[in-house]
Amino acid sequence: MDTKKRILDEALTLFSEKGYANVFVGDIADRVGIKAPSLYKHYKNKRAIFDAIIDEMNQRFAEQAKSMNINGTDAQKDSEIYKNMSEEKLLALGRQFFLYYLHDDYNKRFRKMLTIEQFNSKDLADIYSKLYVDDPLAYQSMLLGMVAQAGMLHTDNVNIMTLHFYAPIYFLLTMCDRDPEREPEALKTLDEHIKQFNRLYGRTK
Amino acid sequence: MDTKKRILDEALTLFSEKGYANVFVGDIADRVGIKAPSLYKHYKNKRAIFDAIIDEMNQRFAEQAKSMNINGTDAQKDSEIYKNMSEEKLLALGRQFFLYYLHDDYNKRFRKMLTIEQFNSKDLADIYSKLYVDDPLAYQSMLLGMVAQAGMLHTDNVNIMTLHFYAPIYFLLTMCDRDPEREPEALKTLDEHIKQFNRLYGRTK
DNA sequence: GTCTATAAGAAGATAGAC
DNA sequence: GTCTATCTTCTTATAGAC
Repeated sequence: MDTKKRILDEALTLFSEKGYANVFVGDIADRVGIKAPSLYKHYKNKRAIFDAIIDEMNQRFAEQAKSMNINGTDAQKDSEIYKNMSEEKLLALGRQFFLYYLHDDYNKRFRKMLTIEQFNSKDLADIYSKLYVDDPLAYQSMLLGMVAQAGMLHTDNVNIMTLHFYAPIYFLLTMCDRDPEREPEALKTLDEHIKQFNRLYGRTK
Repeated sequence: MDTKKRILDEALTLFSEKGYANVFVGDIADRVGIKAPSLYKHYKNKRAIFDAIIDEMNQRFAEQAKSMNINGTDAQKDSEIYKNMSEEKLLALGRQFFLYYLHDDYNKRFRKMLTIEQFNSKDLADIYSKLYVDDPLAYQSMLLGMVAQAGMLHTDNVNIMTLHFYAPIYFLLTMCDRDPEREPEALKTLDEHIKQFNRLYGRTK
């Protein structure tokens, strides 16, 4: 990886552990294996590093949204996938979603950084809300809505049903970010949550 | 209020908005209406101010836990209170809990400060988990458990039922901390959540 | 692009008068 | 207890050689 990229990578690691203000340019340089002044050949100043991390995330996200093309145009076809989704599949979906977001190094670090910085500007608050509130709810709402349309889940309020699915996952995710030792407990709770969710919304009928 | 207390109050406000590292001793002094050096007559250094805030919270919490004496000793008697709890009462309970934690000035500031600082030390992570994960779950589990024992809610897993009650509330709370403009939306969602919770766990049976 | 040397300024904290 | 003046240290950032 070239130096310019490595700077972003090491900066993200440090920002996610200590927060922007507690990380010094020299700390980042140390981890990259250069001296602080050299870093200024790659980025104008410290803030530019932070901004570049945010920009990179926006790019990654745009690409991901592109590839994740279960987007309504062929909802009819996609619904077939979820029509006969077993409880096992729903469990796997939840666990997969949870473990991916929890362990994926980039996601984890970015989420922790945003958690620390979310109150510093409206822009950062908006990014947090988009990534961890509105987008997951919209995406899962679409999926669960299709399952409901296929008659495998029963509700007159898909959005609340989705909240009931996602909020516990979010809750356990933030708990593990704070205290990784509680992951086994979280995984157990996650399984019980999804099974209970399944029963409550009447998949077996 | 005396100066020593006012310092803690203004410091908490600033820490909750910007985080510890972004607040300067001079900022705190400004808000108190003194000069920075005067502040050192009251506290040894900046960190001592932060520690005093944490200590004060621990005291407040100990008192609250004392007064909140629905603690199992007379659970039999307490269960009477919840035995005939109407949907209206459950709605009110959730809304009251939500609005108190959301708007109470001390709670709000302390929660936001901990949100920012939670990754800086195990101690702070533990306090966060206690205050916003384990204690609410334990308390609400006891309450909902009593309602269930009275036959007003039906489940074979009180802890997951409690998670289903609390996680959406936590989710909406952190959303409003980040973006207060979404409070009306959150309150609407909260009501729908509790009504749906009520239906799912079969209160009308 | 990386280095050493260094400037410039910020922020925490102390000294000592009142 | 509060102030002004000041010290010290830390941190960002620049200058200029290689």
